[in-house]
Amino acid sequence: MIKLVRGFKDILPADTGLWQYVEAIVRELLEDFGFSELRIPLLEQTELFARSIGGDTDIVEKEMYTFTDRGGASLTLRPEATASVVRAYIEHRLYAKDPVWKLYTIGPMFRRERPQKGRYRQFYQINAEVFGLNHPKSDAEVILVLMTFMDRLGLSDITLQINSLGCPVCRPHFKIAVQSFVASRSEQLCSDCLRRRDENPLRLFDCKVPACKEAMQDAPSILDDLCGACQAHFAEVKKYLEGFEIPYQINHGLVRGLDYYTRTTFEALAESLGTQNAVAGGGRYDGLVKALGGPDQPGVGFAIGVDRLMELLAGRSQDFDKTPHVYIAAMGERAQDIGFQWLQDLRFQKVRAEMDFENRSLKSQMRRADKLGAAYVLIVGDRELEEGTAVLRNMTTKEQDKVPLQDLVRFVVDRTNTSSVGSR
RNA sequence: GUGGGUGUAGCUCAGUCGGCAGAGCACCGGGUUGUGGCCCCGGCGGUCGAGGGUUCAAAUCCCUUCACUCACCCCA
Repeated sequence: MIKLVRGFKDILPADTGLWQYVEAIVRELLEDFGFSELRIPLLEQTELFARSIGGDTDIVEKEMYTFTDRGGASLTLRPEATASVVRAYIEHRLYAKDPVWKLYTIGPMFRRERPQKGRYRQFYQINAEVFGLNHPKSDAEVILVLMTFMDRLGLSDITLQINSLGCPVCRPHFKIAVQSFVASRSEQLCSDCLRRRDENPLRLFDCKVPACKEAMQDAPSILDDLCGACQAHFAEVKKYLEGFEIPYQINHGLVRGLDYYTRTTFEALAESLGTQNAVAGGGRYDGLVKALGGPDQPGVGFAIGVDRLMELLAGRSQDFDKTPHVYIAAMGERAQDIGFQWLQDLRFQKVRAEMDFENRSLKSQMRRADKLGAAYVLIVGDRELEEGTAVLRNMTTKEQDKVPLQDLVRFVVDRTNTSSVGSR
């Protein structure tokens, strides 16, 4: 048997109702906030990601699905969406029409990581990006959208962590400060942290090894090292969040894994997810558009990990089961043929109907109707055909009506529309 | 890339010391001439993850490998 590729998964009918629901909620919310959908390809030139995400990140170094196509070009399945969105913003010169754009995109991303709970090699993200606005109101607004989305899904145990990574003016100074801080504690650090110290000292805050955590206890905070402009920006963001009554925690160790972030970064965490607890993350990336060859326009946005969202919403799938309103139990060749026609007529009248094409026993058909959760069973066989009637049975109340064949479809439509089942 | 756990029917899992491959659920049929859920009886259903080895004999012991899963790493 051919099996699905490692780290990939099928989303089965039992779950797709929930996925559709989540997507509908987020689309409506984003459109209300002035976002427009952008659909971007799954495949890009490898260089786009190397330049935007950062050549020395894990994603680019060892997680991308990269291959050479027949023309010799190096192509990569997108590991994230922001780079593509920025590319499209630049390529189609959207900034020339209006510098301010609010865009969202929904779809799969690909990273070749070891699969784990809440982590797949093809995973789904909802991305929202704002271009052309550098006011802290914009940061706060983006976070408001994210937290409102969580709220509308009924997810209350989400904590928001925020931080500021500074800008090209203040960050280099801070990196040096961190390096000199750990210089005297090298023997406490794990081998990974020793490597990070040289390559990307901000990562030292991320380590979960107890000894490293302890060593970093009194490390300098980037928030003390921000330049005046960044400090003011961060203060404003916090002020607006408080105005929205969005609770937040400041985590000066919150370091995003992608190089392009500046100033505000944030993460939405769900403790119940365990170790893979980041359900959404984002921040400001004021230098990215220019770095990719566009105008000097700021950006801010977030990505929601839909797979992890689904973990949080697990158990609600049955709310979206599609149960038929009417099950047609037809016995005998003639009844099967007539029932087959009714089946289609009912569907055209928006009544969900099912039947069994095999001429099975009534007991078997009743059992199946019950299993599918049908509200009504329409019973028809030789006896009914001779009488010119069929029996419509309510599966809950067990009440039965004899319905003349001529009026049958209309009768069934009326009956199912007036019942509570028809309007659910 | 590193480490732990698990692979037996569609699903959940038993399988003792190496001795005929099992149960429940689900599905199909019957008990009940044509009225669901409960009950009873019967039936269908297997490359015991795969390959090799030891043995008269392997689901069971040994080796290899693959997959799933959890954690590290990293990220959403």
